[in-house]
Amino acid sequence: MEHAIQLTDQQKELIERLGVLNEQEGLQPAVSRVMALLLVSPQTELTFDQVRETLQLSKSATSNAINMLLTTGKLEYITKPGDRKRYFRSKISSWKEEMKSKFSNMDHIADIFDEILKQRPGNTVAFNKNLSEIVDFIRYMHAQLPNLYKAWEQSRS
Amino acid sequence: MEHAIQLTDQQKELIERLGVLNEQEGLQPAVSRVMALLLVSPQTELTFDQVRETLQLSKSATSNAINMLLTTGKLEYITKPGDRKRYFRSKISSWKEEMKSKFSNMDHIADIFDEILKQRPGNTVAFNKNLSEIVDFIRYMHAQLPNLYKAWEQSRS
DNA sequence: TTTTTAGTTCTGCAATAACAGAACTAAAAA
DNA sequence: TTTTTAGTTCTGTTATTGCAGAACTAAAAA
Repeated sequence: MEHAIQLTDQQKELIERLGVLNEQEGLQPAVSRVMALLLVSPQTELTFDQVRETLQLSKSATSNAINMLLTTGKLEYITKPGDRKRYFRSKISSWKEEMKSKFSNMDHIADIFDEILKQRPGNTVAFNKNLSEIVDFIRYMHAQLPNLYKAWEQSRS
Repeated sequence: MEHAIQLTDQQKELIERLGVLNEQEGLQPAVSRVMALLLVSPQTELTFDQVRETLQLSKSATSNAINMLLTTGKLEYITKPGDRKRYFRSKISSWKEEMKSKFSNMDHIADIFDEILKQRPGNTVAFNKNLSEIVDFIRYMHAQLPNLYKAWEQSRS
């Protein structure tokens, strides 16, 4: 327990709650908790062993979780002179990208819907119209997002 | 095979592709394919056995998939006079709701982020500022969505 | 040169998921 | 009243997930 970070009950609970949310996004439990820990922890830059002992994970689980988060750009690490360890921290800016890419996935759905539409028989009129409306809706939303993003930036300056 | 719907290769491929997308949203494989079938099939209203035989599923898998989709509002069914079967069809309008609720989930994340922020130590200044920026970003986006939705409706009339 | 550090990779297990198939059921039809 | 229909529910199997623990590795330190 020598490396474990001391967390309050509230902090532990936040990690679990955010962890569950992350799991619902498709991440595995251990990965979700590592993500959450690095947002909640009072210290923002933690070593491998600090992550491992605070979350009580095995080395393999810790290693896999960290590497998965590094390759998906959700974590990054820094080093310190004269210190061999890496210090992992949440790449918070990735969350903004995350939100944006969430919207982009919609576009993928719209494309498939459009393909479906194009090969559908013409006699299911109401159905086809509904489908085309949704394609239009998604694409409109997606097209407007950059504007919305710009508007947000301007609203803060 | 007496009840199976005849599908072209293109239609089968679309079902698989859309099926995979649905799986990535967290649906199980069989459920995903039922969803997809009812968007791709030339006939839009299919019976239990038509779904079952077209997708080559067991009765239990078919029953569970259909019921799960009914309770989550993604399917609905109609009946016909003098016919005991139910005819299941995609509730396409649910897709628009789906897109909207996808955005609402973001709000949930923003709330947890905000909670995290409120209990963070004040000395991690840059980190906290980043976090607060993301909360603000998500909430702004979310707040603007109804306007965007209205704008879309007006753009089509 | 040997030992320690900071991880990584391999092996195996326990829990869960996803489904098939069979038994079952309630209502309608015969 | 019996049989059929249109599913539902139960039981068991297989595959996959998610992780622990141990063995391993490459670089640095001693």
